[in-house]
Amino acid sequence: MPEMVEVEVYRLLAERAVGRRVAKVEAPDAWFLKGGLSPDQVTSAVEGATIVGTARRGKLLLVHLDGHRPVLGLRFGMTGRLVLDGESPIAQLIYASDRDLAAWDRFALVFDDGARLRLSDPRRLGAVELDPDLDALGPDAWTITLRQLRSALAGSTAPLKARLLDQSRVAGLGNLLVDEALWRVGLDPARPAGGLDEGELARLHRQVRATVQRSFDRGGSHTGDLMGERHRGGTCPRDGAPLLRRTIGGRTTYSCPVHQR
DNA sequence: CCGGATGTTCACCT
DNA sequence: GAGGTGAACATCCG
Repeated sequence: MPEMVEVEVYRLLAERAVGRRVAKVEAPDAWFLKGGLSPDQVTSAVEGATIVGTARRGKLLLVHLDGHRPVLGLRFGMTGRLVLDGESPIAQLIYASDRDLAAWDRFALVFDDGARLRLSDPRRLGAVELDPDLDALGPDAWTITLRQLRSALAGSTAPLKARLLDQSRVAGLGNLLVDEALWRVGLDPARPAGGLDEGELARLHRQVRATVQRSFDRGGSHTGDLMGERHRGGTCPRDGAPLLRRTIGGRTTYSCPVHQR
């Protein structure tokens, strides 16, 4: 599920744990720990800590701990999600409809009050790390400036979409958000990233930020206008033209051959 | 039954 | 060095 807008929802959930003390760390899946981190290491680093804040950079959720503790970094891959349970019956109702096996819990923090913040991920594509390297991520797409976007695209011969998906250039955009934003701007995802003129760049900048904000407001990265036509035979919601389906940047890409140039 | 899916990393090519 | 491709992870859905 997660692109940056979903991770922001998870961050708001994690924010509810601020002020709580971690009584126990559960790290049953060593494979899920990245950077050579072992279950013992993450447990000793985090147990006893009090959560003092949260942050997000692109799709990376950061949990700040008190004292001289490392920063806890959580990644959700394609199917990971964050759940806070043991605190209110509402929390359980929200997830009651989806399958939620205990075997999919890859990492969890159990607090003094019994509440449990857990990362459930069926496909194991997410990850837990300590002191993640923020320098490996570009500026966050939600708040990126025009200057930063210009710099992220400058001089590149890679397809525009591939460049926007590159987390080291722009952090947070995933396959759905990029297709939606480019569809809204009217730019061909295959255009060389460094070949936009200033007018196109300015429109792209506005629409990237607007697309992220609107997706968050509407409840997720799957709420875009293009979403319902992302299938073979789909047509452009704007002009009715048959959509083009290609692979760009390694990902299935839908675009309108008429108004995206 | 088969293909593809909201992500990332890595090995291997061109 | 820059890009591209395919594989891997494990499950669900059409």
